[in-house]
Amino acid sequence: MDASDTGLRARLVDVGVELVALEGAQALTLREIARRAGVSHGAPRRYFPTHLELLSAIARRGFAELAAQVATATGDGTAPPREQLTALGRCYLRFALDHRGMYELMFRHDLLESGHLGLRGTSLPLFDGLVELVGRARPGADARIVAGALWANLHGIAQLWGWGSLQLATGADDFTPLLSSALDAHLGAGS
Amino acid sequence: MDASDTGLRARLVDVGVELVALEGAQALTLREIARRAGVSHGAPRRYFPTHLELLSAIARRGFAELAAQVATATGDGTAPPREQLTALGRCYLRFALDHRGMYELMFRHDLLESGHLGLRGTSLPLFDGLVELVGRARPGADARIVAGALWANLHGIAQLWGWGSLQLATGADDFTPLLSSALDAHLGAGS
DNA sequence: GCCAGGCGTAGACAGTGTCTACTCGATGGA
DNA sequence: TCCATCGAGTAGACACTGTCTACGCCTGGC
Repeated sequence: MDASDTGLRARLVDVGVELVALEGAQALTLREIARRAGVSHGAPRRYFPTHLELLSAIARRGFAELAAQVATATGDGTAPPREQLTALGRCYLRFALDHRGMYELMFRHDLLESGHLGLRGTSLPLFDGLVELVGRARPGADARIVAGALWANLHGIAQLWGWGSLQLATGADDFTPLLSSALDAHLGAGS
Repeated sequence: MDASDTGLRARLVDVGVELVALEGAQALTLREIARRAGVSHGAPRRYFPTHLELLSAIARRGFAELAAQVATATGDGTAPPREQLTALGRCYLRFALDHRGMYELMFRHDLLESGHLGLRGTSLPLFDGLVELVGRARPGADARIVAGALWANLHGIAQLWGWGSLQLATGADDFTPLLSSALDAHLGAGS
């Protein structure tokens, strides 16, 4: 019933979350997950007809965790929107860099169910929160467009920084100046 | 000697470039490339000791093509920097969306040689051009940081738009408003 | 007591990347 | 001219992978 259900279904996802943190996304083999869960390689099929569905279930855990961390970072919502957005951006990048394997999985659309309808339920609310904050931080602008561009910027920094490309290109050794530059850009340098 | 060398090495890369355009990055198996090149599955090994090195050679073609298209888009360099940057951004997104398989391969670092030193030679000059333009468009700012943030933004838009996430989140059906928003943000709405 | 169904096992199958032994043809030296 | 060498590609083995199928086992309801 609860998250630490002893059922095989939940155990497989638990094992996957642990494995992706330890060894990265490419280690999430169906057979390896089954092995670590102590069952035969055919067992997962009863709960996840396809490898992609198991991976999607694991990725959903990642989105839930990210949403939880973002919620904590933005606090009770009483802080000025710009402050909340700074905390959100920092939290987003920190998550991506602290959970590289999981973050890679979350955005490896070739590994997830086509359309990944289940994921929309977990990632779109996150985006709606972003839109709301952007709307308050930049009253004049089209909040959805600016929020979309900002999200894309965070995602891009997370990926390129994770690969080392941005360190190489900019010479920076900390992503803070990049994050500040992006936030200033999309939200206005003032406020 | 030239690019259309009849040697197997060049033929394998040719086949790979064609295949990734037709069927996407996941179709680039070593054996399928060998099959389409009309040789046995062991033949590529003489030129590319590892699957990753063959994929890296294919990706290099992509970076070269992107660099060529960017060079065409920015023209002779006499146009105002902001205009050139707009053309560059549009060109970048167009490339990513017109060559999805290749673009995916180019940024699937798990599929490329570790460090991908060969790729640095083709992608860093591209970034240097971006830095130069940003420096002229925003004389006061730290050009490398702003260029890095802008590049990350383009990359993020390319990926999220390619997956349909941004369409879903923002409701837009064309990436132009997102691109404009990003360019205005990083370069200043004025000029 | 028995029987049906859910749950997991075990093996087969086609496909993958890598490695190794081999063939075959051309080329160069004596 | 003959022979040795060497580059280039072949073919098979190996350990993996995801999927599919047939099979047991065990438990709950009648």
